[in-house]
Amino acid sequence: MKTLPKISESEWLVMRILWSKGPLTANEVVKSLTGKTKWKPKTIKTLITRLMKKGAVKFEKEGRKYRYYPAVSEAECVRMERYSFVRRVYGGTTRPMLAAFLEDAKLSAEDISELRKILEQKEGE
Amino acid sequence: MKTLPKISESEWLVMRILWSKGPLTANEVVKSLTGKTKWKPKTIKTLITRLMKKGAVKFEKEGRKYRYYPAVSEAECVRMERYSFVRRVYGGTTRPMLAAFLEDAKLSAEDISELRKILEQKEGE
DNA sequence: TAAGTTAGATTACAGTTGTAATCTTAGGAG
DNA sequence: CTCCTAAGATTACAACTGTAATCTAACTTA
Repeated sequence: MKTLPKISESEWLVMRILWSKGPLTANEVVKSLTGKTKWKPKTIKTLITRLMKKGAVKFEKEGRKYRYYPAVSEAECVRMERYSFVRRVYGGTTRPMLAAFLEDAKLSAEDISELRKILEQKEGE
Repeated sequence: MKTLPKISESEWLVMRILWSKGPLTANEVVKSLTGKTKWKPKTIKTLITRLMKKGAVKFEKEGRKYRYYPAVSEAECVRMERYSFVRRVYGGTTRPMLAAFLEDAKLSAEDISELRKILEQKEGE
């Protein structure tokens, strides 16, 4: 398992687009982000370039343009980010963190029963 | 409610010390961090200084040295960090995040029943 | 009182990030 | 074939970060 690159706040937005919509040209990424950010197209190109340098995205050529796609797994990146978040804020102790999250979250009845199911399942282990 | 300063990864360590142990001199902070990090004392002083400039800590004079203490609430900072984490990684949708957290976490039976209690309580609202 | 220690103040310096603009060159429009 | 456009490459530049070292002035100690 290779080491995951560190993805910055802004870069996360780009990665999420690429994870969800597969290989895209730079312009398609720009289009996907329209409305969600006020970034200039150039800014987005820069972010893509940086992600490539970090090894977080790869590309395949299509004519003279590239189609970019993620080179790292979303699940892994998310896991790492969660881990680093818990360590930073709670010093690694998970339970108080979860408790705070749950208390603070706006959850629908459905959400709640979903989460309870997960807990019950874990309890059975 | 004032705007919270942005606290960096390293600075979080210092803040957590100050939140938990109240006003401390720089040296006491250094001592508290011994073993937890490999930072030189100077590094820790720098972090404290930066936190002061950001308005995250204040100090009271004691002779010619200062005793530093947090100027922002831990709960608020944690909440903000949680919020920004969820937004960055999950685009703001809380449930999948919580589900992932719960599934991934190593939880004791006690943890689980604690968390279930919270959920039940929320369900009743 | 002179010298050493030490606390805070100032300075250092490279890497990352946010946020783009300019340069270069390959393809498409005429 | 020439000129314009637009894609990627290169460059910009300040703020923030990680990680300290040096400077300065106030106590402490001999």
